[in-house]
Amino acid sequence: MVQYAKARLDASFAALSDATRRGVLEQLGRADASITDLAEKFHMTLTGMKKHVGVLEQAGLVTTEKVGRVRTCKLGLRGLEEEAAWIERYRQVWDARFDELDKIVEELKRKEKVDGRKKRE
Amino acid sequence: MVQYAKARLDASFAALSDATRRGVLEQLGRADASITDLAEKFHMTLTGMKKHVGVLEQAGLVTTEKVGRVRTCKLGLRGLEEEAAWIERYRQVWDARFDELDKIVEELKRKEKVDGRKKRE
DNA sequence: TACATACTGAACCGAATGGTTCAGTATGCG
DNA sequence: CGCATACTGAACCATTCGGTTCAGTATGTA
Repeated sequence: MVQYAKARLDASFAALSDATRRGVLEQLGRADASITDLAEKFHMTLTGMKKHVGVLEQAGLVTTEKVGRVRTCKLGLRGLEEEAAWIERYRQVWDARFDELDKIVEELKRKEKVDGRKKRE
Repeated sequence: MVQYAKARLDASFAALSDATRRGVLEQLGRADASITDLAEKFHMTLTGMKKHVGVLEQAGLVTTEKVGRVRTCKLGLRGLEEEAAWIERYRQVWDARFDELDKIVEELKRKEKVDGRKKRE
């Protein structure tokens, strides 16, 4: 369904909207970690951290595997390709929109016979 | 405060985690719009849409100006530079992480070949 | 002046979030 | 066996979210 990608963006952006979860991703970028490791690092209960990991896992950003007593968390198979793509596309639209504005400003300036240098980098 | 940038990422990723709001951003990329315009386009009440616009405005992604009865919404001065940067940084870490894995796999494959040769010898 | 339009704000609603505690279960280890 | 570790699940809690209705206010227009 078309809804699928949309729901995925919902989930991943929501996952990224929490500082703790962004921190967990950065941490897992450095090394795999158990729930206990992460809970300690971020000063919260095991249960609390497990929920965060659940959110990240649901969003496909983290995978976990339990061996013995220990559940090890690592970065998921999915990168943030779709999210990066959405943002990139948006940035293009945004740039275009302001280029348009710049053009209008340029036009006005030229009409005023003012030698205007580009304002926006 | 240092917390500022963090809170901003919180706000903008949260803003992006809703399909309606992403739609509003895309729409405003095409043309400025009133609250009424947007409410109609996304099939919800004025009040509901105003809340969404409020979230986007709070995140700095949209600006609005009221002239007469009409509040016009347009893309904000902020693009998604910080968000893009965060994701890009993450993607690099992610890539590095999997390159590492690839190397390990390569290493294993090489050893297997060597072992295989040894056995055959 | 009268009426329609466009928004605003308060109040409410059910569901989701981010966290906790507490009471398990499963596992490792001496 | 007996105890510590590591997680799990249910229940609870306050807050936020996404949406509504309803009752305004302000503005444009005939």
